[in-house]
Amino acid sequence: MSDTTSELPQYYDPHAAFARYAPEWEGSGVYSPRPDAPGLPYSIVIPPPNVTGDLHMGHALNNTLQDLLVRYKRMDGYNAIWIPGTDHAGIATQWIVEKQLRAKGIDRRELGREKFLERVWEWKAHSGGNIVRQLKRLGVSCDWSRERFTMDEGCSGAVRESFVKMHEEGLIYRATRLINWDPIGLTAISDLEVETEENVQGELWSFAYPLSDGSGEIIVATTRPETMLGDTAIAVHPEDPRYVRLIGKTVRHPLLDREIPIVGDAILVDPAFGSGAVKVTPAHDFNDHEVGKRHDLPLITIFTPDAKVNGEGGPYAGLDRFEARGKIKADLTALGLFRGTRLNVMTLPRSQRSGAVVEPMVSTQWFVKMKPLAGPALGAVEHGFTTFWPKQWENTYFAWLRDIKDWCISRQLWWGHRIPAWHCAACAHITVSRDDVVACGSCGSADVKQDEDVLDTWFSSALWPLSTLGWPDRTEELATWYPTSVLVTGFDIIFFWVARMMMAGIHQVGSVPFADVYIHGLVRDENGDKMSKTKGNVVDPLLSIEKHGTDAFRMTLASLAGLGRDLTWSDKSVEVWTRFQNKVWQSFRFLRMHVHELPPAAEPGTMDRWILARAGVAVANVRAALDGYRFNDAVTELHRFVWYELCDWYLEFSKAALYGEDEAAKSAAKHTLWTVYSTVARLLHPFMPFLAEELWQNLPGTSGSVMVARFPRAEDFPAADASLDDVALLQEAIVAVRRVRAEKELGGKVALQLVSRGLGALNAYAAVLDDICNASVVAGDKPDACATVVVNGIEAWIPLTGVLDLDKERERLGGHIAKAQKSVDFLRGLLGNEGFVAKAKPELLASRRAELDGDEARLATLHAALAALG
RNA sequence: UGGCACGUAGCUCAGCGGCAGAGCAUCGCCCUGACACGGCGAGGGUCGUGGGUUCAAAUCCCUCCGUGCCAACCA
Repeated sequence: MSDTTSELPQYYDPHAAFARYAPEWEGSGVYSPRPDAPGLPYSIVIPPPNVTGDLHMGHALNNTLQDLLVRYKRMDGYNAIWIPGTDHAGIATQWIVEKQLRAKGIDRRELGREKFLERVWEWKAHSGGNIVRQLKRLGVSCDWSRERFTMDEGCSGAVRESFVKMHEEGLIYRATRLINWDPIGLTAISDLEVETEENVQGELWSFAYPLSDGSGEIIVATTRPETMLGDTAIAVHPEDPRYVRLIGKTVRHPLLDREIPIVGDAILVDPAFGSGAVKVTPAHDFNDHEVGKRHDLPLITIFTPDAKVNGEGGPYAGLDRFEARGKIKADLTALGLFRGTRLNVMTLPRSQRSGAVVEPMVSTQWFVKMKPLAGPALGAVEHGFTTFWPKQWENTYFAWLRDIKDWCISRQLWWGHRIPAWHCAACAHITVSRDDVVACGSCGSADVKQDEDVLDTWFSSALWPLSTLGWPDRTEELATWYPTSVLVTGFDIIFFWVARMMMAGIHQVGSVPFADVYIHGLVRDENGDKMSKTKGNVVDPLLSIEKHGTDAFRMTLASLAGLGRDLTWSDKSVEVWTRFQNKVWQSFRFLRMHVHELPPAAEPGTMDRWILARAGVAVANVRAALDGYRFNDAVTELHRFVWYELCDWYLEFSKAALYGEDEAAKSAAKHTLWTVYSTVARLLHPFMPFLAEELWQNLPGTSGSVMVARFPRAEDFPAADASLDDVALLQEAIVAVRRVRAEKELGGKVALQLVSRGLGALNAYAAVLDDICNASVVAGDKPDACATVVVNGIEAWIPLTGVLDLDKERERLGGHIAKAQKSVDFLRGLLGNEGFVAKAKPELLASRRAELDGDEARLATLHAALAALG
């Protein structure tokens, strides 16, 4: 009674807690376990953010969830590690530095490769740590001592090993093929880096090719008239009666004075579409390229790397492809060959990075043969070695792997892993080697030069789970933590990254890189729109953390992260968790008012056993949710337990003991409070680590950090037994009294009585009942003017002499009667249904019968109550 | 064109075979000694449409409508 203050600040300050604990934790070494540390291994490797990047909501979500899992498993006794790192992001980074130089009037080519790369490294050193600093504001528990970069020595070694090995195996080869070319970035790109712009308003432009023998013409249509400079055939359907007799003849190219054969091709040509004749440009169109191969047509490349017409274009040479289009249309029209035009909605392939309209070009590049790699990667998921959460993403994964095409991995860039191949000037032999080559592997000439190209960024990303753990060396880390436990990532890089890691892992070391793949959704704005800089609806996670603190911010993300759905972010949703944070804090202050030292164990009372049993259920539910990656369910469970069971009920129950005279009850309540808050702090730690630590540090008798305390287990708590039914009875009685109080608009000051013959069990809790709702239990018969309540099926009355409003009371009872009648009707119908009675499970049938009995009794009681009002 | 999701209270979502749930918002009453960042109580939905299976459907199957994503694409 003497202590009414708690010495704790009135409000929790998340920023102060962060400032205090984050550096302490990082310096503790807990994040950097040794491979031989005790516990089953648990490992996550971070999806490495680009060095060019700023932390956005996607990163915040992604890393919060990883941290949550690692903190949970670490507390749960696993040898848990989370390896961080960043990605060099080839094209993206080169692009940024080039732009910076251009702003200063410098072209990278003037600078030369060496000097340019120095600039990129400088830039990386200067701003590359930015993302890491930002990540730390999330409170992440990464092992920074093992931080990696995709172009560090280890990763570079892994890349070289992998490339050379796969080349030796014939899985990497060099070939001249039609590839996607980015005319602004001036590099080849992979199929995946081509994005299609939808619903572009285009024009389908028709013109005529005159037959060489002067006997007529063939009309073709195109959305790209300029490509006719590279036409080497006209294709028609071999069974099209209009054209059959023309197959084998030629047409005359009207602008370049060249004869072009007419071929029959059933695959390309749909006779029902347009004129039924198609111009064929094998060097600049993927479908046409296949036709070219089938009919052995020449390939005429008509563009320079920056997509201007080259020497093959005769008078059009030097024109940009779009300028050439206009001029060619004009010239064909002047020649009288124009045959009409119509609007055409189409899609336009664009380079993911530069936005340039992609130009298919014939080019010599390096490729990975994918079919042999895809099969095992497919099988691994089919057989459950790796599981996707949610499972439906496996379909996406399967579909892509089943229809996979070879991967063009060479890029005409400077920033990236240089291809380990040396070209001999003397004999043209290409030597691929793990070590730098000084003499040609074929003729021995010293006149060798390393391939100018670098590898696609994703080539090194594919090796990330291996390289971060030390591969190709056989490290202890690799032995302990590979395969990793889970990959947490977004659906947008299932092809780019997840599938390729699967293939690389299986191929290089014979096992999958992760047991689980958790795919989270996209963080959208409060209207459900995608966040984008151009739309200006981007929420800056750092600002949000500044405003609400790390704990509430993380809790919000977790609360939104379920299985298989995008997340709708709003500031309102953060407020729920700042309020929750406050609730936890205020209730903890209550504990501190009463608990000043570690309370000795004491025989728990009914209320104590009740909350301990409820805590056990909460622990089980939180664990089950986390184990199934249902972060939202875990959060809901914590909220439900802490707010509704602990604060709303137990804390109120405990007051009777804490403020009462019974010393045994008092110490039992103190011990229970201590136990429950010790549990809450530990349950909360993965979600709200700083708040949890603040609780832990201020909980008497604890030592060390909560992050290495044992995660609670359901077995730590007593199971509920029949004696706890009293608590439900008491709760029902309290709610009944409160309802009457609210409905009758009686203030809290008026003491009420609960009169009945059957609620004697409540006498044991008279103090609590009095404390919580200013009511007492009296054995007796129905008074004259009263409200009738039903507690646990037992009729009781609350005398209302002097305050009863008869009309209001009749109305209220009428409502309840209608509801009860509906329920009774339903159950009677159900139980009168022979099919149900015959086929329903016996337990269900019994419980339904019991329900009907209860409801019928309740209905009768209500009718009686109504009658009692006169 | 194909594939995959999704459509449940005003809003955001959970439930996925046994009388519709949560948070926020709304409406009352309360500054009661942890908390007004609070307490107590209440109202609110024929679960997108139409059919089918079942004793029983928000839940399983089919149709359609709407929304979103992914993949392919007719010159």
